[in-house]
Amino acid sequence: MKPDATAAADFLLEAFLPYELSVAANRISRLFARRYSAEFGISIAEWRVLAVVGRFGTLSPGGVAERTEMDKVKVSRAAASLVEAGLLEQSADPQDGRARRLRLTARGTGVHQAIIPRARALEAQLSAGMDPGDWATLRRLLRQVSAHAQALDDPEPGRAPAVP
Amino acid sequence: MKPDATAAADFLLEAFLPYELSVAANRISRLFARRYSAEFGISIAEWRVLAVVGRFGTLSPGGVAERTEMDKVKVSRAAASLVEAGLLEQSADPQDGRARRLRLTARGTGVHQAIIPRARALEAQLSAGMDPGDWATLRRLLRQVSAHAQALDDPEPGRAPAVP
DNA sequence: TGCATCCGGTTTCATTTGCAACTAATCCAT
DNA sequence: ATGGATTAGTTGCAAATGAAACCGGATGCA
Repeated sequence: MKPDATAAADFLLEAFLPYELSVAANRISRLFARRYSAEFGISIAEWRVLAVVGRFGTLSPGGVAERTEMDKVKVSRAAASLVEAGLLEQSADPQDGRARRLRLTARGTGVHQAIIPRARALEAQLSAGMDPGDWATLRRLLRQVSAHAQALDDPEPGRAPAVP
Repeated sequence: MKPDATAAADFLLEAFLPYELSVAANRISRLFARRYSAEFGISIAEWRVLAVVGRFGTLSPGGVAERTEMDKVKVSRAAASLVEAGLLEQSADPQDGRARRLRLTARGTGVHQAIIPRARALEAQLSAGMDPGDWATLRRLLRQVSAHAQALDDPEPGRAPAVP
């Protein structure tokens, strides 16, 4: 029989991209969480909300969800927790009775301004381990494969949606 | 005042490597889980155990933990669940009364042989989206940054452990 | 030998997560 | 306008997770 490229016995988990990617992401997330988020008492999810609300000034939970790739439940909970901690304030949207508006409080702004440089420092530490060109390449290729994965994920393989 | 490279207002979450990495990893894991693991009724953790036990024949839970980067609790639970599903068998280690030996059952071997080609197919689909050289580069750089992150994580920054 | 310690693995408990159901408000077609 | 379908956001519940406690069994050493 022909040498089978798909022989199961040959398969090495350590060389499987989804696995490698997951390991790398977990390591770096843990690193980030342990070093910085924990210091400010916020989780990764809360950090993401803080980051985008800090960036955009005022944002709806839905807007946060889009920009952080978190689902709305996670945003809702992270926001509630930040409100509880006094870092975020939530108000009704005058335009739309269903929507809410999120803004940082003074304390939230303080934490935001304190944590961003830490985030940048961590990234700098990571990139310090490698050639600058490689670093840029890594980011470009990562974005590429990520976008490709999303394209594979979204539409069910095959035919167009039935005419309604 | 000087233009501050660390101004918090400039920070873009979407361009923050830990974030990008996490998003990419989640997308691909979901893709994998939805397409294949779910089809065989196993979780990602179980898939990892299946993969390494299938690869090495017989392995202790500790050995699985090393090779999958899962902690021992997760391995224990995944193994229990696979045993429950009839894919794995767990026996006492004759050498060491504490240890256990894990092996695939016939059914487990069947699932293993069925799922590996699927995993390879997914990887092929992902890599099909990009230049083969880029693909290889991505994997190399990913491994590099992952190793670097581990180096940053493990040892507390600074001094050697106190003499006991 | 006897005892303190260490080690492999499992269990317990408190959180966290994800999904589906839910509430309330807007939209839209009649 | 009015009722049905959508949308924004929250909540409830069940499964997944992580940390620490736990249970033998092995090991070292007096």
